[in-house]
Parts: sequence; structure tokens; C-alpha cells
Amino acid sequence: MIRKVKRKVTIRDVADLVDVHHSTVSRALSPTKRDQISPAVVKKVERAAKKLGYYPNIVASSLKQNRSFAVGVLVPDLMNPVFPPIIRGIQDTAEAAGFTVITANTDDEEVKERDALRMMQGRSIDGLIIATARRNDPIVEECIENDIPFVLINRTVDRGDVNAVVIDEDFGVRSVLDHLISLKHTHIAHIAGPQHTSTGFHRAKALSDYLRIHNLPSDLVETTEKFTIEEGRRAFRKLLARNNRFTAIVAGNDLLALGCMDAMREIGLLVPENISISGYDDILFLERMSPALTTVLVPKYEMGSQATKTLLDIIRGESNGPAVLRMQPRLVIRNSTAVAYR
Amino acid sequence: MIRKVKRKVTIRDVADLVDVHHSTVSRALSPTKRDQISPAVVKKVERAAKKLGYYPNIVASSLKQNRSFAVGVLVPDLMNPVFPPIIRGIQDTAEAAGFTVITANTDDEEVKERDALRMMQGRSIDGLIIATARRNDPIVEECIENDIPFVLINRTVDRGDVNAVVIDEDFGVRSVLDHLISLKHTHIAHIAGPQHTSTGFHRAKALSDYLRIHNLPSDLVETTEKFTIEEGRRAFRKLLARNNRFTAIVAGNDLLALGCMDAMREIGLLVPENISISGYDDILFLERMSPALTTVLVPKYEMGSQATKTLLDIIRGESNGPAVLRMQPRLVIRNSTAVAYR
DNA sequence: CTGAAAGCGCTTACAG
DNA sequence: CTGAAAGCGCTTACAG
Repeated sequence: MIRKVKRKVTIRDVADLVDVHHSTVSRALSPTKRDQISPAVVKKVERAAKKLGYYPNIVASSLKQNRSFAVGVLVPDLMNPVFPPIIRGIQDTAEAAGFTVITANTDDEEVKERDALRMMQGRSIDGLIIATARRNDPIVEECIENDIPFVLINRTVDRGDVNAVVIDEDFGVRSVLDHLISLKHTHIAHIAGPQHTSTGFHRAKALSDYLRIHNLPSDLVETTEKFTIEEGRRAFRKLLARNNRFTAIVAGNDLLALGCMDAMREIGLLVPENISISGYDDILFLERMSPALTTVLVPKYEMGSQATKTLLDIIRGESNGPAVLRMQPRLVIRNSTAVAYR
Repeated sequence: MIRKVKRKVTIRDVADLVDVHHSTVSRALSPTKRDQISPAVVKKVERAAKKLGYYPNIVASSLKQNRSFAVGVLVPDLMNPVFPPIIRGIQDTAEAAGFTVITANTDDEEVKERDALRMMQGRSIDGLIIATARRNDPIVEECIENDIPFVLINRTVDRGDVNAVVIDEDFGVRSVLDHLISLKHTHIAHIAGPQHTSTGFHRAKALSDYLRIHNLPSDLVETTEKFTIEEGRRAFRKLLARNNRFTAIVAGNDLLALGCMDAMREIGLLVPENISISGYDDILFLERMSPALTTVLVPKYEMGSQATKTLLDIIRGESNGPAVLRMQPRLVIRNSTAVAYR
């Protein structure tokens, strides 16, 4: 059987049907140029377009206008539970504005980041949302050099002159610490995230600063290389080998916290009876775990949505120079934290 | 300060540098046409391209070739934990073949499905992976009519003549039932997923068939409208109001199971002491919940990967007609199931 | 208000 | 093996 492919209907087909020039059809169908055309013709064109089932060829339009109404998103890994809500926030906002989003996973590997960037440039994306930034990031530099509109999300870079939507880490860290201190903890350890990320770095810094203000020891820190469960587990064991006086742990994020809890379970330590622990992010299902993890809720969907709004402003030329927007996190107390047992 | 935008380097720029016609550059850079050009010229072109930082404009290429090296993915909601692994499987496989993926959320609303399809057609996607199919789906019909290459994933349609990658539901359901029956359960209830989806429908059917084979009551069924926690909770209450002789529940998926467990907790019923319960899918973190949910593991990543391979074959014209591929699920026993208490 | 023309950056059938 | 030309489906500056 021969597969007969329907020929796509173009602007010319509807022009023929209405008996006008195809440029007139283009104008009649364009929201911004519609008013250059007489209402009567606009009506006829619209009817004809509908009748023929016309829909515009975005590819052709993109080529001509050198823009694509698409934005790219760079995430480390879509399967990491922090990202789906962020991405959904991006997608919903972008879509509402008529933009398509293209997401790429980079697995925190620079080659993949670079490939993804190339691909997106090849597709003439109008802008980029970057969730993979290191504090010193050649990819970000490249975007700046190439004048690609972009917004960093969650993580930012050390150079401040960029658009970014991040968390007020000082506030986040202080709310956990206030909570732990109110529970009489005096020896509070920290499983720090990667120090080459702004989140890992700033959380660690905010924590040691605040601990010092309270005259509490601030050297119970173990640093990880990745924000993963396995790294959390590893770091906890290393920490414990070095020191066992702490009664609470602030983990750099939820996955690290889960890893710590795994390590504790393995050696028979109880949470929160022996050690209290808190996470960061508030990924899904934490409330169903045993124990339910106390954490700092990061407004993931809202960050995605906000970053997209910012990006669209830049694309439309309505941005007033780079700004970093700090969103408020919120402590969520569950039952992995309790009064210090000694 | 004036923002100077770098002019993009095109095929003509590298042609000028090498002093050949731009069509020669096009050929030299095309993997399939490269051999039409003398090796010496190819070398020179490649060097020039590299020197100028040339990368192809996929948009232009797409317009000319009327294909885009992009595939679309329709999911109900990226934030539903079943989907990230599926999508990642799709992305990895597509990317390895040089394809970009565009994902759209439809929230199981036909308008959004239709909009997403339009958008993707406008972007000349080469094919579609559909995770949103109902048993009778106008969107699927539309794809067939418009000759859009597509593969259904997870859910399929009643008409059999499509490409689909699904689960062997009979096998999955039987493995849970064998497990439950071996635990002496004789009154097994079912919280069924939406009957307009193949998954909801086939699991319910497989279950009642197998129950009958074992001469066990098969009428303890409550149907839901959506695969959500809230629906699971609602259905459990309704079921219990009608009948309280069951000692085990097979839920249509994990979210429904979690909803049931919520409802039980609310009224002080214990899992598995009072009632055993099993899910379906094996979404993340189930093993960390209390109790850890027994479930049927669906190979999500692999399904994504497999569906993409199938789609690429179709796109390349290497497919031998429609086929539905049934993948093997695997029972994962955790502690939400135990010996029947009566 | 509308038309005719040019062109976005590629690819490819046709020549040679 | 290489070049010259045409064209994919739009948009838009230029005329009128």
C-alpha cells in the first residue's frame, strides 16, 4: 500500500482561496500586523485558514525572523526529584506566552553542557534557563559572550552581573538552625554540598557564620562532591569516624540527608532519638518517609515560573539590566528533628 | 552601552574562506554526502568551519528538508513521578541519534493535547511519543490520519494497529495475585484506574479473570477517574463503606495505593496488619516509606528508550508495520503485604 | 490597505 | 568532484 502523505497547507493555499496575495494572509494572521489589513479581508482569511486547517510553519517563521519562540533549559538530571517541579513551572509560563521549551540533561558534565548549548543555538532558541551553573562556569561565560539571553535558576555564579532566581540561603539556613538551637542542640554538624556550586557553598557559609554568632562550634563539616544519596551516606560515615559529639546534622539538600539516614540505619543509630537531621529542597514524598524529614522548602515551581518571566522580559527587551532575585524558602518541621538527647 | 550581537557564521562564510561554493561546504559537512567531495576539500572545509566556529542552522536545514530531527513527547504531567524516568529514557536515546526532544504536559485534557499536537506539527517534528492515550483517542486518530509517525507508550488504544510499547499487564497482575494468594488472602479488592485507559482497564480485567480462575470473589472493585493519591483515598473510603471483608487491596498504580494508605491511616487501620496493599509502577522512594509499598516494577526508563528506538525506525522507514511490544514487569515485595490476618 | 519582491540559511536536482 | 540555481514557507521593507 502506498503511503500518501498529506501535503501541508501553506499561507499560499489560503491566499489562493481568498484571492489575495500571500503577504496579506501573513499580515492578517499576525496579531501585531492584523490592523494593517481591512477587517473584511481579515475575516475572510481567518475563515479560509480554518477551512483549510492551516497552521503556521514555525520553522519557516523562525528562519525568517531569526528567532524561534523556543527557550532551552539546562538541568543536570530530570530524574532528580528537585527538577520536575522547576521544569513544570518553566513550561507552564513559557507555554502561556507562546514559547516552546526544550530541556537537556547535562549530568553535570561540561561536554554535555557544551553539546546541549550548541544544539540549542543551532535551533535558534531565544533564551536559556540554566539550572546547572557552577560558581565559575565557562558555559555561562559563553552565553554572555555570545549574547544569549539567559537566566540562572537555583544555582548562580560568583560574578554577580547576571540574571538569576535563587533562594535566600541565609534565611533558609537560619530557620533550620533556629529550630535546632531551640531544641537544645549545641553540636551541629553540616554535610555540605559541592563547594563549586553556589548552593553548596552559600549554605555552608551561612551555617558557619550563624553558628559562630551563637558561639557554637562550626567545624563539624564534611563536604561532598555531588548532591546525591550515595555521597550523603559516604560523608556521614567519614564525619562520624572523625567526631561523634554532634547531636544534629544539617544536610546540604534532601538527598544528602537521605544518604545520612541510610548510613545511620546501617549502624543502628536512630533518627531523631540519637541524631536529628534536616534536609533542604523539600522534594516529594518526604512526609511519607520514616522518619519524615524536616527540611527547608524551596519554592521550585515558582522559581521556574519566575525565571521564565524574567527570561521573557529579557527577550522582549523589557529587562532593566541583570538582577538576582532571591526567593524566600520556608522551614517545614517534620519528625526527623527532636530535642537533643544530651 | 550598545549591545553588539555577533553575526552568526553561515555556510557561506566558510565557503568564502575556503574559496569554494557554499553547496560544496554543505556536502562536505554532511555525513552522507561527504564522499561526493574530494578528501582534500573536505579537510579544508572542516578546518575552516572549526576556525570560524561554524555550527549548522538546524532551522534552515529543517525548512529545506521538511523534517526537524526533533521528536515530540506528550505526557499528562511531568511532575507525576512515573514520567521522569520514561522521559529520560526517551531523551537519552533520541539524543544519541541526534534528535532533540520536545515535551508537553497535557494534564489529560483534550484541548491541551490538541494544542500540543498543533505546536509540534508547526515545528515539523519528525515523530511523536504519546504517553497520554485513552483507549479511544481522537488525538491518536488524528496522528494516524495525518501520517505522523508515532509510538504509544505505557498506555495503548483499543484498535490494535498502532506501534506501542506497553507492559505485559497479565503477567504483572498475576505476579501480585500469586503473591497475595500465597499469603492466604481470599478476599482481594481492587482499586481500579480509569477505565478509559488501557492500563486501568487491562489491569482490572486481568485481575478479575485471574481471581475467577482461583474461584475467588472478583467483585470487590472500586473504579477511579484519575491515577492520583486523592482518587485512591476517595475510592478506598467508598469501597470500605460497601464491604469490609477484604484483607488485601491491589491498587491500579502506586499513587492510588498511597491514597488508600492515607485513608486507612485516617481511620486507624494498619498496613499490612489489617490490610495488605500493593501498587503498580514502582515510583521512586517507595522503599523509604512506612510501610514500604509492595509493587509491580514497570521498566520506565527502558520503555522510554525502546519506544524511541521504535519511533526512529519508523522515521527512517525501517519499520515493518505496526507492532505492540509488551515489556516484562517484575514484582517487588516490600512490607505492605503480609499474611492475611483472618 | 494591499501587492510584489527579496531573503532568512540551508539542501539538492541538474549540469558539466 | 564541483558549481549555479531553485526553493523550503514564511516576513517585511518598499511601493503605490
